[in-house]
Amino acid sequence: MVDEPRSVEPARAVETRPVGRPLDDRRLAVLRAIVQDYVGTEEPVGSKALVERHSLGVSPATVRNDMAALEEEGFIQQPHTSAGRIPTDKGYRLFVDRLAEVKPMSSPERRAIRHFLEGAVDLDDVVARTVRLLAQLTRQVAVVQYPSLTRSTVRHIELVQLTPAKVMLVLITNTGRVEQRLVDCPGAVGDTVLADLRAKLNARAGGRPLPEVPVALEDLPAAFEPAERATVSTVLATLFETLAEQNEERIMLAGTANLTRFGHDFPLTIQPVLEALEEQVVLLRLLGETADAAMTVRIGHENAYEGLNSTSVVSVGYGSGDQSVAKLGVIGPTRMDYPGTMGAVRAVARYVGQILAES
Amino acid sequence: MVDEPRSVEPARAVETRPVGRPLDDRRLAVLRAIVQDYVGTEEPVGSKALVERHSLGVSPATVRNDMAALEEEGFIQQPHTSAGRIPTDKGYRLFVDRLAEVKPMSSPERRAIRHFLEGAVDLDDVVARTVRLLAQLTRQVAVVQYPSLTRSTVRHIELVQLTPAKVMLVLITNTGRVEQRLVDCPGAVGDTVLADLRAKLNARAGGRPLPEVPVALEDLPAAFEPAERATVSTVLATLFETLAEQNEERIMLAGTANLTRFGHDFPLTIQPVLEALEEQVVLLRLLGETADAAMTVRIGHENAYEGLNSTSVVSVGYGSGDQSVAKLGVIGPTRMDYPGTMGAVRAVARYVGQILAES
DNA sequence: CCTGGCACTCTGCCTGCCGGAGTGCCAGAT
DNA sequence: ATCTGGCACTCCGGCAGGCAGAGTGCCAGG
Repeated sequence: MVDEPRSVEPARAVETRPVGRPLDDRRLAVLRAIVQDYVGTEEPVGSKALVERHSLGVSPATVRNDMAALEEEGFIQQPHTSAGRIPTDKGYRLFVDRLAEVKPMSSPERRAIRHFLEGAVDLDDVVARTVRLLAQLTRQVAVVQYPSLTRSTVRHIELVQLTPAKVMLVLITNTGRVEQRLVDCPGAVGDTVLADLRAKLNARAGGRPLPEVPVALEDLPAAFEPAERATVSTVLATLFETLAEQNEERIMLAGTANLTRFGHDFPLTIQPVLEALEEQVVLLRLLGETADAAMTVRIGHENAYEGLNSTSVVSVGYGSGDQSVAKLGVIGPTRMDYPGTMGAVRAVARYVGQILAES
Repeated sequence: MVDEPRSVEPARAVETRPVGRPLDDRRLAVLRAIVQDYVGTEEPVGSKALVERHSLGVSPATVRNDMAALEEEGFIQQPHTSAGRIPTDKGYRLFVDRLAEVKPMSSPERRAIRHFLEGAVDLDDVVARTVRLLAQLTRQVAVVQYPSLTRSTVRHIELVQLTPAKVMLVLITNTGRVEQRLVDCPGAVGDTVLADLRAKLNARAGGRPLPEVPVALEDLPAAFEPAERATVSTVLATLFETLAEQNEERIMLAGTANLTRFGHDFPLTIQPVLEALEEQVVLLRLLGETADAAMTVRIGHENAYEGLNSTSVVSVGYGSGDQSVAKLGVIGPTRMDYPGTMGAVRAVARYVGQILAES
């Protein structure tokens, strides 16, 4: 699937086109102009239209030569003879790597983002607002992952007795996430044991990163009377299970209606995308491929999942403080406004991080 | 919007067509055949094709006369002169009201449903499985509402001290739903007060239907020392707020990819539907219009929301025991297999009810 | 190395044309 | 009174041809 290299290879270009400098500045400018125009108009762009709109300082004929060169190197492509050119995945790659600047949000936009996110009342609401905001800003499909359990720490563990042998285990993390789980104990559980267990759990695990919790509690049963150890072990087992279920990482979606603006050849493009969006697993893997800190852009075939071969994914990690606890991003057609999208994604990620840090 | 009457009006028919019996059995049979064929083929159905496939015992010419009558009364319609007929919303209405039987699931299907739903581990999982199942069975968009707080009862209320003045309030209902909320108390809260409050809350509210809880707890502050009443009131206020937020009823969706099988005139039909699906409010209102016990079918323009004017919604309540705690349904094109869809919806609702009752 | 000019190609659109499907109506049969 | 076969009519969909427009590649000259 991933047949497009992530970086440019000027070496090969030299080899096949011994004309001198293989990608001089003007050619890059032409590519940039093509990408920009195509993104704007959705139509193949020809040499004449290009010089008219971009004051390149040369004639259409010259541009044609440059275009021929760019095509030979695989950056652009003709849908049919004697139509304009459209960028290839490789062309977009070069564009985002070398030709585009992330477009910063305007300050009214930033205020609006901040204001909108600040209204949130709890974690669910933060995520819900974030995803809607992102969809609206980029006019594309937005995806936000809930802050993962892996990077969180324990704020509190609570045990609630429901029936003599049934206990509800509630785990609260520093990111505000709450997980609950029913525990069926082997026998009736005494009040004092429960209180003791609760206290010890919090004393040992409180404040710790979740992955460390099992280690910290490993020998906890030893601190109890032999008769109570079965109960303690059962509770611990359930707790560890909950921790281990990073699989159950949740994801929120918004903006699927924007898919209708996708292109002309409708059902064909949109169907696999809708299918992908329904599969949490696919989305999680998609976001999983995001480098933690830096913004990641995957263009067309660079996406491992086949159904997304004609889409690009822009994603980035976000988090309270400096380390990222989860990821978010948008999915759109390969012909999308990369600078703008990247700007929006970056800004939103930054502000969600702040909001999380504050709460 | 809702310009289609919900019931047939034979009276008017007599008036405009004094030919004798206005809707005799054969005409109804013709309508039924048209609906069935159109649902199957997606193409306007003509008189000749009809007699060939349905052994009506009469010639195409006769059927044509019947069709003319049906058209005059608004049950069917011609896309253009000299094309076949397609049913109107009114035609579908008559079909589901008088001509169609709900198609029961086969017993392997029932087993499969049951088996699939039984694997669920908690409430979220039940809802998630239900919605996927429904989408798959009907090959349409499925919607499932979480069991509402209104009809639930309190299983347990827990208070967890996070910081001296911050308390986490956790509400657990008999349907397995867990709501948590942070409470900022006016001052530090003592351990004993908290324990006392917890005990009293559960004693007075435990087992009660949520709407009754405020009444039952109204005078709770009076049972505490004056110094503690501010804290108690704050906690109560948050609790009541949580209860009142029935607005925050959640909904789960699946099967949006099935929208691609909607029709030929794509983007136009699908866009408003996708938009509607993103608005929880719209969906909630949609399900809200479902009669509690009986299955509701809203066809085309009968839907209040404009974007869903070319879709039909089949919905029904489900619940543990005999009363319904929430609703579920599917959304599909008006030309859908009503008997099959209704059968699937009814079966799934029934089994979810059972699963909920068991757990 | 750039430029203007020219021939060429391909798409998109419009037109006219035809066959097929389906209807509505009517006169005759039952 | 009701059904039926026949017939003329309408309209869609597909197909071929023609035409304008856009865009290219190439070449010779600046």
